[in-house]
Amino acid sequence: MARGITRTQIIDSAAALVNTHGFAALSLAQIASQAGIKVPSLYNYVTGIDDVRQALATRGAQEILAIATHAAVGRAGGDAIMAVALAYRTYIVHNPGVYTATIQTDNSDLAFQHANSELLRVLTQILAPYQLSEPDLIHALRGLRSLVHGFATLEISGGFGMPVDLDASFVQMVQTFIGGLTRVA
Amino acid sequence: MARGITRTQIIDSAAALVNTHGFAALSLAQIASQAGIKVPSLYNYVTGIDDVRQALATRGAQEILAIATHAAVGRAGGDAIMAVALAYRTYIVHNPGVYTATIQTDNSDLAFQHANSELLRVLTQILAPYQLSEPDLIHALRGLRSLVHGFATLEISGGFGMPVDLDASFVQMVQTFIGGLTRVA
DNA sequence: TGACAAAACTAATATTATTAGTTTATAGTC
DNA sequence: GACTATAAACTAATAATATTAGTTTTGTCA
Repeated sequence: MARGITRTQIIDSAAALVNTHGFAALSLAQIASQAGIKVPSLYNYVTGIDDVRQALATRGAQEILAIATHAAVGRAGGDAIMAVALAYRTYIVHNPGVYTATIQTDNSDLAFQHANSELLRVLTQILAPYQLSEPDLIHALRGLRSLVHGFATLEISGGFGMPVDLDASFVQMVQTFIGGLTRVA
Repeated sequence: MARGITRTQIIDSAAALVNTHGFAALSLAQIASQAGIKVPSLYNYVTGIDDVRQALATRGAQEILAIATHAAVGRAGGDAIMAVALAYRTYIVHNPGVYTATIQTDNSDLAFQHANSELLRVLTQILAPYQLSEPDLIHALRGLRSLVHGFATLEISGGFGMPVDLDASFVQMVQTFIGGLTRVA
């Protein structure tokens, strides 16, 4: 019997599994195997596979918040936007399974919602220098998220043909967005 | 026994099911029930549930191609881009399940790939007036797809808070993109 | 009418998640 | 150091999933 297991370790395992084998392939059998216990024993740590999925979503939201916040400190204006966008995309590319969890699960978890609203707060701060009107700010926030999210998800799902110059495409797209902001402001 | 069933009807049923109950909830039991037959009888029309998913993806790609093409005729430049983007988003919002199929299934089906490359051709034609260089054209194509895809997926997954002014946000985002194109050209 | 093929069926299997009930191991207490 | 209570493992069983094999029915065509 493998004692000393924690819920965190279970979610760690699940995160590694979804990042390597895909979110859809996640199963309790895989997780239990990695933890060295039988499937029903998992129910000592999670309430079911939906609980695992939700925990992955929350973790993803929190990690994205962390890297976005980190990328933003000490930068302003377009520099900050670009840095956050690049960090966001890097996270998604390196954690495709966990990121998929963040957009597939319905967001009823409190910690999940908190991380998301915090991220929105960070983005709002970054956009502050542009002195946008209230509606324009909302539009800009939505646009920025759509941009980064859309590019990254298309990228991890193989939506773009060859992977050449993806970095350049992403940078140019974000720069176009920043340019548009300046014009609106 | 319900005779006279066609594969097309099966996929029709599946499309309705995923659009109302979500892509993840699709099951052979539901499809068989709607068709008035038992589950194993479905294998006379499809090779398995993955076949159904793939067929849904192909149908989605073909329908998007059709509505995008239709929206583009008789328009040019920014007008055409906006019209196609709006049509694309409308399709996704009205067919969330089928659209999810188009981005979740791996694109090994020939008809699927053909529809996608045709769509790329249509978008390329729309961007022709801007006389972009080869790399800039690729960047613009990727940017446009990311934009529309990102916004629509965030929208159908409830990623945006309240659904107020979503139309205005979308239009502004696309206009910003069009403005950026003009600058690049 | 008879034969053949298409398309339904039943039955069975493997894999999934989940629940119930049981045993074992650990930690704290007298 | 033994005792007990609890935490955490286990086995066993159930329901739902997809899938396969084999059988029966139905419709069509010669």
